[in-house]
Amino acid sequence: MDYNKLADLLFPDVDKETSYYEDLYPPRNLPEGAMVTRFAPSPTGFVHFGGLFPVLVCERLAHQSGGVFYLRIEDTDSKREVEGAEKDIINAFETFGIKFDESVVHGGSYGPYRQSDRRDIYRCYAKKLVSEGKAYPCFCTAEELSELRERQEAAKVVPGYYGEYVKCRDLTYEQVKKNIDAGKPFVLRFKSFGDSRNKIKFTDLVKGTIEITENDIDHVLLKSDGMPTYHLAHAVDDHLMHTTHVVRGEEWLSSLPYHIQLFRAFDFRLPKYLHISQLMRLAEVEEDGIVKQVKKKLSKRDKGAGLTSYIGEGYAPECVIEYVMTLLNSNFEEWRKANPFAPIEDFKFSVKKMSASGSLFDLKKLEDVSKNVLSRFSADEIYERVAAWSSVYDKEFNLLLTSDPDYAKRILAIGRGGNKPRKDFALYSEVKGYMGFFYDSLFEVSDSIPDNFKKEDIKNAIDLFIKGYDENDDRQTWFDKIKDVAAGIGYCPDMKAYKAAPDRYPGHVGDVSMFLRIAVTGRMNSPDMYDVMNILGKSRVVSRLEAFKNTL
RNA sequence: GGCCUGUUAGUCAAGUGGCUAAGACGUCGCCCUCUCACGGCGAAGGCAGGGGUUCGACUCCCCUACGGGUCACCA
Repeated sequence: MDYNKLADLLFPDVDKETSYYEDLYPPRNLPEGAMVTRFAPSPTGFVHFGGLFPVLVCERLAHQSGGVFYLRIEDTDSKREVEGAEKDIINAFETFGIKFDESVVHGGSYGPYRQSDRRDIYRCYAKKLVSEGKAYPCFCTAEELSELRERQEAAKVVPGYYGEYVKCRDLTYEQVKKNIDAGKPFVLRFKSFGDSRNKIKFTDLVKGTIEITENDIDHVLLKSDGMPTYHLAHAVDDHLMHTTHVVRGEEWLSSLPYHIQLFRAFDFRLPKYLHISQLMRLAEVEEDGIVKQVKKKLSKRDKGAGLTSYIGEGYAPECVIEYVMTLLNSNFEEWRKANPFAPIEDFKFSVKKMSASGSLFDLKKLEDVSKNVLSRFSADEIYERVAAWSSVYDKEFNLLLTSDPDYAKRILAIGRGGNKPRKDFALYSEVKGYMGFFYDSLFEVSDSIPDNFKKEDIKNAIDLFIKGYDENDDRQTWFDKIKDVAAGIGYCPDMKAYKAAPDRYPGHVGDVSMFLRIAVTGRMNSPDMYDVMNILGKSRVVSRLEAFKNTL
């Protein structure tokens, strides 16, 4: 069989040699050890939270080694395409501060970065395989294939196009030509040279050394529409784009034997692989009337799992990234503890520290991490972020914030900047609830004083406090005066003394503080009252106290 | 079902033959304290089960159970 003749018959449209592309995409000029990674999604849906995993790994690996991180859109299957998904992907990751060096929009010397634009390239390489006798056309119809499958299932053998079951592998040139002339559609199949009885050892950078079975199936390289399957595209693209490290989900592990063969057939250098496990979520499943909690794969279909929806809910990108880092590298938290203010880029990301098993998305942990991240920001930084967030997601609050930035910053500065900063909120959406009472339009008395306190005591306390209140007092003087108020209404001014003999007093200085706090902030809990009062200013403090007194 | 792979507390996890099995989140308690938020101290809670190998197994091997992945002209 003259394979060159067959190749010409099958690919009359291909007019280039693979050497043309090899010259067009020479090895990248990068420093020693630089990694080239890629994120290669199919634009079939919106990016979900789990997508951050591989992306962050790729990004860190590439950028901390002085390499390149690019985005390649895998849209070889037009049937599944979703309008607008491509832009959403880029936007979503930009929101999280993840930048691609090369992509459809960023450009780059190794494009096109959309697989549907690389059709000619794949066909050229496919033709090469044919001309070397490593691939062949298959005219089997869908019906024939499903019949084959049924037969194999009935016989309890591994289903697939392999070994004795192949029909089109040894078609003669004349038979092929006859089919082509008759206009029969065909797929191009890989002529596998493997044997499923052979095991090969393979070292995955995440999974470690694993034993896999050699591929003996003649997989499809080109679909009948002339477009490549994932496998061919993977080999050709990652070769020509000079990817050094392929980071992908572990669902690809099972097709790895095939990929290894393919790379060998092309005489391509095999990249390093990192197969990472899926992020799981806890889901409630009802089974026989019993509700159980089970681990589920985080999927695109999950409501609210979309990356951008986290932003809407108020999660800060910095926090989400920080959380994902703690999951990706087990020593990240330790590093963060030692370097609280260092940029995340300073952390030495290590493939070795990645977990081989899947982890569960833990919202509580995310919140804890978030609180820590947000607590490290300065008042100015927090203000800028909350203002930006609320300008989109809470316009009413945004108006209040931005009408007096200095005022807002003074509020946000409470308890911030020291060794033990306050950690009041994990989400931007919680800020309004935290500081709302500083704004008259949001202020309302939502908590009430327990019934066991006499109204007269409360009124007297308020009167006494107003009488002595001087906004120029320092913290100690201010509190001493509250103690005086307590004493003035017969309450115990000293907490320790009260605890020693609680029966001797109707209340204590803490109770007096509570009266004032509820009157001024509307709540039982608030940040430091001295700071609160200073920021509110004497006239508003007094008027709130008076107003509260009148409701008693 | 075949093949691959995983299983350390509720969750995330250190750990590679010699430990009383780190740490973090969560939970509970105490302390600090004008409340809260911090912070500090402490408690409960774990090597899926069974066999080997070994002087000794969380660590190595086998079996079982339970997860996950995959078996397309989808990626």
